[in-house]
Amino acid sequence: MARYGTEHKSATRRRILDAAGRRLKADGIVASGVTALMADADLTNGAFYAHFSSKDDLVAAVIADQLLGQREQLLALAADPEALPRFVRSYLSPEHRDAPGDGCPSAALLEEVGRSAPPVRAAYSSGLVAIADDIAALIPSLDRTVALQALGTLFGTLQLARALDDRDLSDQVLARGIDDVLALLAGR
Amino acid sequence: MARYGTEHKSATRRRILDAAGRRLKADGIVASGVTALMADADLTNGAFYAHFSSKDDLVAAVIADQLLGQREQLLALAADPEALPRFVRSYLSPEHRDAPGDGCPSAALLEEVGRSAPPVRAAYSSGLVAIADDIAALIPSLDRTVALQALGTLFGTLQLARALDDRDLSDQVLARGIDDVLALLAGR
DNA sequence: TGTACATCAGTGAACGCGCGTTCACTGATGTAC
DNA sequence: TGTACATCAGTGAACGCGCGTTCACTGATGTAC
Repeated sequence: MARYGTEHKSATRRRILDAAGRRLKADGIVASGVTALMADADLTNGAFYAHFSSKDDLVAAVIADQLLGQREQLLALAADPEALPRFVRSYLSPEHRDAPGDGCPSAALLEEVGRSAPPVRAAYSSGLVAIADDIAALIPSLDRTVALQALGTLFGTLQLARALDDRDLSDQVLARGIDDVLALLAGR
Repeated sequence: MARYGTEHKSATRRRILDAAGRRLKADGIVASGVTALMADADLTNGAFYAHFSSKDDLVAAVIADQLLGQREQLLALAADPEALPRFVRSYLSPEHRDAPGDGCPSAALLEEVGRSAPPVRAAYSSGLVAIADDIAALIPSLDRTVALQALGTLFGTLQLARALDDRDLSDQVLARGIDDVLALLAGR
């Protein structure tokens, strides 16, 4: 189309990243085609390779971006001592369970990341470790490993709540998960 | 080919279920094609619909079958009070992490089940609830919900260990998960 | 006993479709003269 | 100021390929006569 300044292309890239983040989390990596991802950003398939070298390249970029966004959210509420329990409660809420596209990238993609190519796993690992280190810095009793394991508990509980087809039971599992993670964060 | 007795077709179905169980857990549901699944059972794609009405039908059958197998394994070691801790330790072992095709169907497929059609989710839910109830019956201090949440912790921890690309860190997360789940099973 | 037929698990080609990726092209803009 | 050209983000058709599913066919067996 038109010839724009430098900020135009990066704005388009941002639009693709945001749209792809939503769709990848909602439908999964393998089930999301490049044409659909681009259509979500109001573009056609051909333009994709002007922004990313491959689908895996996009996936790695989306995952890094999503984890960075989550990290910034966490750091924003670092000051308030009541913030972390509040975060856990909203993480294991029915609302989060029912809106994977707008939710946690780990809960939505953890299993597929484990099967993905090295660059995707590398992007995920470093992004998540950064978050775990932030949490460990916030709570003196936690180190990186304990923080990661607590995160794993969050991810598994939310995924399980999403897989169960009995809403009441799913709600109960979420509530039980909140207790468990809060106890874990309190140093047990 | 030949005309065989009644047990022949059910034996072939069993072969398909076993082979599909392995591949689905290793590669994921969406990434596993019907032709490949049948080739694993030494059959061609055309024979598939003599055994299952659709791919989703197979997936539901595989998930029910896998969970039933896991349940029987659990019940087999019900008598021994040391058995459950031993199960947790082997579940969160590097060996299990590195062999998803021969491992837990939940850890391998939980995320995709959450995105699957109602029959698949129904097969998963009822299979897992049966396992949770067995565990609750084994340990007086647990009820169905707590057992499910403990299982969710196992699933999430193993998935996280599979996603991390740093082996040492992954090993540490597994070890930390064993401590956490054992504490949870001990009634905290 | 020997032969014709029915059965049916499995084959393999084909269906329309979407996949990831490539590429010749478009057309609105900024720049050069 | 007016015109010719270079730039380049984006278009859209095409590539070979594998998807889930369908279906006419094969051929070894059991059964009927």
